[in-house]
Amino acid sequence: MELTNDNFFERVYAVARQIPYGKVTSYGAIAKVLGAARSARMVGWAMNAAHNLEDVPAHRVVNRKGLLTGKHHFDGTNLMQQLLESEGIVVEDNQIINFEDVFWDPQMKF
DNA sequence: AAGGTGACCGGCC
DNA sequence: TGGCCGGCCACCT
Repeated sequence: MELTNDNFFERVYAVARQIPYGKVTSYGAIAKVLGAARSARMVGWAMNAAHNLEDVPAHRVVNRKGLLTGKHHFDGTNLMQQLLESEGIVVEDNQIINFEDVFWDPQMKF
């Protein structure tokens, strides 16, 4: 019974689940939608916990540079990249190619 | 209770 | 884009 699940975390999960297939977004974008653009780090932290949940496609979340900064936290070393490429996203050297092209702004959802 | 940490971001060069 | 620095806030020990 994880009472540690505050609303903040659920918020992040909710947005992360809204990420369409073959699209990605940044931590800052999610944080901004949550109304805490300065707490972008918290989004990453939430993702750390989300990594336990299968409902949250953490692999679709990267930093604003399009770098797979969190790939290090996945099981395999390039599991994250594999997943992204599996969705049609081109990744090279831990960096997403055509980042803006596959970027999905969660705010437009609202 | 206090301090350290972090899957970041924005500004500057 | 890349490197450096400061800010920011919840979580963990």
